Amino acid sequence: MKIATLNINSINARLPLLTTWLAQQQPDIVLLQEIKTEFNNFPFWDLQMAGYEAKILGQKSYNGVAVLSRTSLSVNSENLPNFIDENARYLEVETTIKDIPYTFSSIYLPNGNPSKSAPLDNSRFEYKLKWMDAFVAHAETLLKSGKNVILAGDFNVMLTQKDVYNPELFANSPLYCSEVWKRLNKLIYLGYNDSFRSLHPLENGYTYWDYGTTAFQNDLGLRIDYIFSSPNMTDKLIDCSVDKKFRALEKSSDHTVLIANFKDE
DNA sequence: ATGACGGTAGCATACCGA
Repeated sequence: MKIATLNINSINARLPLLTTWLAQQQPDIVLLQEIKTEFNNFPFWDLQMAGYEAKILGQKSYNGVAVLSRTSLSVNSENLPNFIDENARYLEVETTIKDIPYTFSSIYLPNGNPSKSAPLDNSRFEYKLKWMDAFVAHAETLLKSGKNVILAGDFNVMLTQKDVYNPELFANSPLYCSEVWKRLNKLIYLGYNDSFRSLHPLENGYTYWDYGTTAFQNDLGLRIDYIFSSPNMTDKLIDCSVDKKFRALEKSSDHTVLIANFKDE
């Protein structure tokens, strides 16, 4: 079972890149973030032609998450349960692959930086922390259900210095500080496995490079996209890799694709 | 810290992003 996650930064701006990539890689499940469109403008038909059913939680201009699947999907939850959110950042679905049921969540965690017009306003950071609290609480509930769970997407957190090209530059950033480390580490202490890092302790594993002309060329990246699996799936993890070729394409997203393979039985 | 860079709404420029 091949699972991919990608912050696509507008699905309509990058639909040809996505469908070409789907045809080449043939993943079973794709979790998308920042689709930047609502239901009425989502390219359901093109994805159907590519062999994928889509469920989405859309939003005009900003945010928006989706799940693509070759097997039929049912929606478990739009937005985090027990958390009122004006932004479309969480979509949880279920599907069955080779007779095994799975729960997949596409996650677009808040960035937490203030807007340029109000640089001293910390309300977005507080929103990020509350979002993470609700997310980790729900992840614990999912764990107790005993389901096969994948939580993946753009977490907007670098967990360790290995995940940042220049840790000093990001010191105390809303993406790189004790408050977010504490919360994401709680997910790990619960038993969720960081697929990439568990298999690749030494590589940087960057999944994001700024659009500025030099960032990708000089590998000035961040590892902020993750695929976490519930502990009952950890032994089934075969491999996990970053597809840097997608980021190198003309008109690509500023994120690239993270892929994990799990045994089907 | 700042701005370049890219996307969207909507038509000039503001907002978002990590």
